[in-house]
Amino acid sequence: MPIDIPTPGQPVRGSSTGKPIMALFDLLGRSWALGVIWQLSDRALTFRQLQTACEGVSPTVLNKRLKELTASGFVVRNDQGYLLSPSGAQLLALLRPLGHYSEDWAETFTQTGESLAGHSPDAPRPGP
Amino acid sequence: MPIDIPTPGQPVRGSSTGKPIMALFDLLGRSWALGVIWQLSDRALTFRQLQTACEGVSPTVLNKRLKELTASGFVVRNDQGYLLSPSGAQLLALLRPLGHYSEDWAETFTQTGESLAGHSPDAPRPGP
DNA sequence: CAGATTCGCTACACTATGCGTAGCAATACA
DNA sequence: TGTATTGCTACGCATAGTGTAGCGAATCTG
Repeated sequence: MPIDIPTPGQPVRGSSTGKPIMALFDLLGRSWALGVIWQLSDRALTFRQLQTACEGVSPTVLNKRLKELTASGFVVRNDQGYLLSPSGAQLLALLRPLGHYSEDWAETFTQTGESLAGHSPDAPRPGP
Repeated sequence: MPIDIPTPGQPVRGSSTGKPIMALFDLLGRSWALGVIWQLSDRALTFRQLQTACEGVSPTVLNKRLKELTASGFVVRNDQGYLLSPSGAQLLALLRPLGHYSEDWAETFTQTGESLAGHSPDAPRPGP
């Protein structure tokens, strides 16, 4: 089974001609892809450390995402484990603002008292 | 069966306590979510127009994504069809830079003859 | 009014993707 | 030698996404 990795210029989800943005969205729009990049923001992590950092990710999927992300040039390996490549760090820089945005977004839920039944007490959201 | 929509403060993929950024990633990390937002960037689209714009999306999933995105406050409806809410437009503004980035990223594939996808066999492994 | 077209959306069977657990080979240290 | 940790695979099950067909409502057309 050849691994299916979204590649610009090749048919991807959202574009039969492989428009770069759609290839990127196809890649990032898979479970845990964004989370993995986020966790690698400031440090290298081993496979098991990543497993722990991404609560609940199965090793099967983690391995798949890591292969996709390395093949796409966002992630590399060294003796410390997995870490972002320069290109990956560049991508993360573009994703960073989403962190602040998400906190503003979250407030719209607490303000309107949206169904929050049975939520466990949580510290004020710490940045990654 | 209640639809499962990632909500800050509730357990989501990547955070049992529902950290906002993880809830957002859970939401955007589902197929077509990013693509739908992207397509609505500059105009309102009807359901069928969206179906056409997102080549190959099934109506089942499109409907699901639209429900999630409206419930999350990113998308609204008017007589013209679906369009981004102010909050959604704000989110899109943060995603826009990815468009340019993806173009640069795509060049790394054409430069290397599009065969970057085969990842190098082995890097030095992190010793336990 | 009858017919045709388009609309948003649902039903349903099939396939792909992800999950959870177990566990293996390799390395490191005792 | 034994124990522990590493990266990672196997496998069975559950969920998410695909593809096609088609419904009821609304809007044109004659």
